[in-house]
Amino acid sequence: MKRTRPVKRRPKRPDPKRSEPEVVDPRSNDDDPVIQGILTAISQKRLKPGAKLGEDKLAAAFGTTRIHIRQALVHLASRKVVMQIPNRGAFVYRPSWEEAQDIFAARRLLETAAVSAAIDRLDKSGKAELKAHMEREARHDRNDRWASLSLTAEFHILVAKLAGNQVLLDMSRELMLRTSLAIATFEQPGEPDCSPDAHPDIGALILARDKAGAIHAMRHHIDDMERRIRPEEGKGEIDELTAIFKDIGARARAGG
Amino acid sequence: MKRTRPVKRRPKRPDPKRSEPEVVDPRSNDDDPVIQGILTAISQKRLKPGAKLGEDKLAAAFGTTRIHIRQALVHLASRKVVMQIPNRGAFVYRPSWEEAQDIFAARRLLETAAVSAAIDRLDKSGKAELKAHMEREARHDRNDRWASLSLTAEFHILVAKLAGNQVLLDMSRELMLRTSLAIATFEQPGEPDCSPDAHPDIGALILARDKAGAIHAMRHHIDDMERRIRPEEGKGEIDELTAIFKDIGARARAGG
DNA sequence: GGCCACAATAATGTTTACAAAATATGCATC
DNA sequence: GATGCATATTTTGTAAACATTATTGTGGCC
Repeated sequence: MKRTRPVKRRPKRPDPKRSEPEVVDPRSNDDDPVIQGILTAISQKRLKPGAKLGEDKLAAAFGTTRIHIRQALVHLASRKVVMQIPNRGAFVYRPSWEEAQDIFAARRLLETAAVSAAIDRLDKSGKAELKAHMEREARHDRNDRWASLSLTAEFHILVAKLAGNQVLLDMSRELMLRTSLAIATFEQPGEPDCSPDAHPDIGALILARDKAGAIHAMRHHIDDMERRIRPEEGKGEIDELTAIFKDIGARARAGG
Repeated sequence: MKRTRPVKRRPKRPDPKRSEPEVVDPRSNDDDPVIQGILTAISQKRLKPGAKLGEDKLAAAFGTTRIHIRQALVHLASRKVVMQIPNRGAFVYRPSWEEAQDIFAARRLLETAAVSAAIDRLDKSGKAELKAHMEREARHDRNDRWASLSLTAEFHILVAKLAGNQVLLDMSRELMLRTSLAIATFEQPGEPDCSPDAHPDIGALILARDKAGAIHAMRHHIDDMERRIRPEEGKGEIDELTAIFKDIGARARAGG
């Protein structure tokens, strides 16, 4: 009876059609704009490993509440994209050197298997998708670093998709994110992430159904990516706060 | 002079007693007893797919608050162990038939690779660990279903550990959990999960460094597991509540 | 007698406020 | 002038109250 004003608050999530019973996406949290935003920012290297992810800042940036942010951070932490330290907050995950190597090894395993399965399952629509992507990648502006990063990631995702295993696709996606973090942590300055000529070669070999060749090319491509990082003392081991402090200190010195 | 005393607040997380063998200690990096408890309950099949995970019930069961429970559920949902439906709550995840097949395919890939790597890296301590586990598995009480399930899962985890890749180990752990859910969803009544004789064979082949044989045996073992499940109309598709109701109804009829 | 609508209840989701911890800042002291 | 301690501020963590939604039970209507 104490019904206050029936003020309708704006819904946090777009209202899905409730008429269909099982329209719920299995990965219910992955359509969350906060999670997607952070993942995109990381994959595009706008968020660097060790960067602080303050709850209030994120809430203001995404126009939502702290509770929502906290849920998103828990989700991302469980996927090892974010590291949560009690009473200190959340930071972009910074893999250790050993973990970086393990990530590349895992990608070698999953993606060579994906190439093989993709060739086995390749049909007309798959060929069309692959060709379309190769077109886009060939014609894209290589000076646009963000578009470049997105496109190169999309190639690997497309191959994993063509393999036809949703579980392995999700795992590959996770590994690609973590690869971004590994590269961002240990990359040599000024080096590109992917050799730009590798993807057309791999794509052509897949289209030609040259399984051994495509697997070899993919493995070589990942080896190339791994070769671009170096352990460089103290890069993955230092405390996150130390890294942040170092960065802030460097900027302060440069500024004055 | 209001000196802030270093008063230690009562810890929200009761210390988990490790009396039982922790089959599922995924690096679900949280030593959170709620997460560990739910994971253990699922791997031991005390929690069935589709079971409702009410926040108040869980909070009471674990002696903690709803906030804590909600965090744990978000974590588990991101691992696809729990399914969260907006405004309706959390349920133990129920994979579809296609997803179940993908899970087994992923395990084939990861675990055959693990066998290969384990043989390559096998050293004295690894051999000792493997032998010790095979001893335990040989002498365990096969009537104790929970211990049985724990031990058989531990064998696969041990092999993945011996492969020496922490990232792939974590993924394998996750896949094993999801295998439990897949089997629980689609299993034929009264069938055991693992053929009890497969593990000694695989272990012996690893100890003998027979790589081709061990890989073949592992693949065959996983094939066997997969063959034990059947699509059975409407088992993975029916609503969770329907499944619960069916189970309760069956027990009520049996009881009187 | 079956079906639909409405109200009661329980559960989830969200807001608000507050407490605790960590970091930053300022002051006193050496 | 540098260092260490104390305070202030910011940030994270927690709790309780409240609103919303789904479920269930009841009653009226066809």
